[in-house]
Amino acid sequence: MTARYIEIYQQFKTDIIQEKYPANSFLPSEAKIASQFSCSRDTVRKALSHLEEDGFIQKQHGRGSQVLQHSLINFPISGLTSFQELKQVQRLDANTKVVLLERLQSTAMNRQTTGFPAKTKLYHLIRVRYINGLASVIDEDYFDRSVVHNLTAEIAAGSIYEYLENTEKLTISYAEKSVTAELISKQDRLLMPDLPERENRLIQVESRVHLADTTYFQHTISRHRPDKFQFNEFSRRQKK
Amino acid sequence: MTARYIEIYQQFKTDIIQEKYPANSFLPSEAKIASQFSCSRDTVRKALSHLEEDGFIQKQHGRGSQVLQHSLINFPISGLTSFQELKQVQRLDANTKVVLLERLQSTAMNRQTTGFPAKTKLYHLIRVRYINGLASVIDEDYFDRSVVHNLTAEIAAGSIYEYLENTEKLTISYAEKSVTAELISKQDRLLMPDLPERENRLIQVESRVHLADTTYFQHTISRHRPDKFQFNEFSRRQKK
DNA sequence: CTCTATTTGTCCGTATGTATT
DNA sequence: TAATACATACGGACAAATAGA
Repeated sequence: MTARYIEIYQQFKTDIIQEKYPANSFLPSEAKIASQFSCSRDTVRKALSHLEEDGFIQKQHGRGSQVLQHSLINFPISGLTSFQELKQVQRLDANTKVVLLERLQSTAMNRQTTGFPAKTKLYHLIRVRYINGLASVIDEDYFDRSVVHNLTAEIAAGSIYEYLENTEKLTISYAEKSVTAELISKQDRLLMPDLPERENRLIQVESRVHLADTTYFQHTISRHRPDKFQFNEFSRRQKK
Repeated sequence: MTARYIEIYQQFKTDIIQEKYPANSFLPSEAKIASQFSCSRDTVRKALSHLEEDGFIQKQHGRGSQVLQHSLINFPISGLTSFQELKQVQRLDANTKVVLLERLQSTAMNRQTTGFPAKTKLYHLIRVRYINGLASVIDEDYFDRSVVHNLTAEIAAGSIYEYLENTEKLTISYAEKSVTAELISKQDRLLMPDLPERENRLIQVESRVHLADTTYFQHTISRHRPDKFQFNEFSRRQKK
């Protein structure tokens, strides 16, 4: 049931990662790929376009598609990737402690910060992420309870996204994110006791996450230890 | 000479920004757009795909293409956008002081940091960006001199990208970026005299920029005042 | 420098499937 | 159920860039 062009995309993606096509080498021409997969050139082109967007190849008019240097570490943090997925891909020694899980209603006050209209029924969740035993990230989430129905501490300690996509059958689609450096609060110091006294800010990644039908359902504030924070991104220059 | 689908993309992009299609409204169906522009549906789809990638619309199978809320401020920092372009789009009161412009050769030492092989002939450039009169960003650049030929302080004070693309006819294509929080150096304090004593880190955005033929030609380190830094991004969840 | 073969870029028309209303 | 709208796929045509003879 998965689309043909997605299969082709994945085939080349894994081949590139396994260095079957090493950096700087060229993929076969679109025509050759099309005959190999016995599909049309249009289908191949769709697959290659996605590989290009994601930074795996660079297409060159009249020359071919060249494989780019890729550090695996380069991709997973960018985009919309959950902590559990990160943990898997990067093979981190990581675990999660649920500090708070409560039900509440949004007020006019936190409407501005969370983006939810007043009186929306929400889950409020606070978790600390430990990497190699060190408290490295404080995650604070608000979920719209009309979308997320049965959130438990067990789910929150594992993968909420896995639960939402596989059990609740939701399609998580896009997010607006912002990265800033925010002053450290007393609560931050309590949750990150090893944080050196001289540090005065945490790196904060704020996200507003939406479903495929544009429903806004999650607001997340992730506060990172500044000495442990790294955000990697592949970006392309906009065409005129 | 610009492609038909790019024209259509731009038409809708400006219409959306000017709220001719307000947030949450739907664009005309692909078939209608195709007949309006008297082109094929395939061409329309390409334009709409780009609008979706860039966060302007959300396509919904069987329903239509819905316009998303867009804060103009949301886009320009993400991607590969020059300071001068940012200044224009955001209408900032901003100016640039060139602190250093010199020619040098890379050593084995700075190969690791800059990514250029030893003995590459480079320009080395340091600039301070002032926003509303306040020193807010320190930019340090290395350009490969076999790509960038005549860099002057005048060009460096204006738009280097404008010069490279329009005068030197280069096609800037993609970059790997990383964001970290780095300790403040003595040089940083000299260039940013108003930086409060209690701050101990700057937000550093490091970029390696490539041309369309994958030539690596620019390494940039941008160090931002933590209280002035904000990085905004629109991101989509990866398909399985 | 010119010509030619190869390769990617754009666009069209058509057909069929799937999701929404 | 039927109409509408988006998703996928195919095949063909021509343009434009590149590389090599």
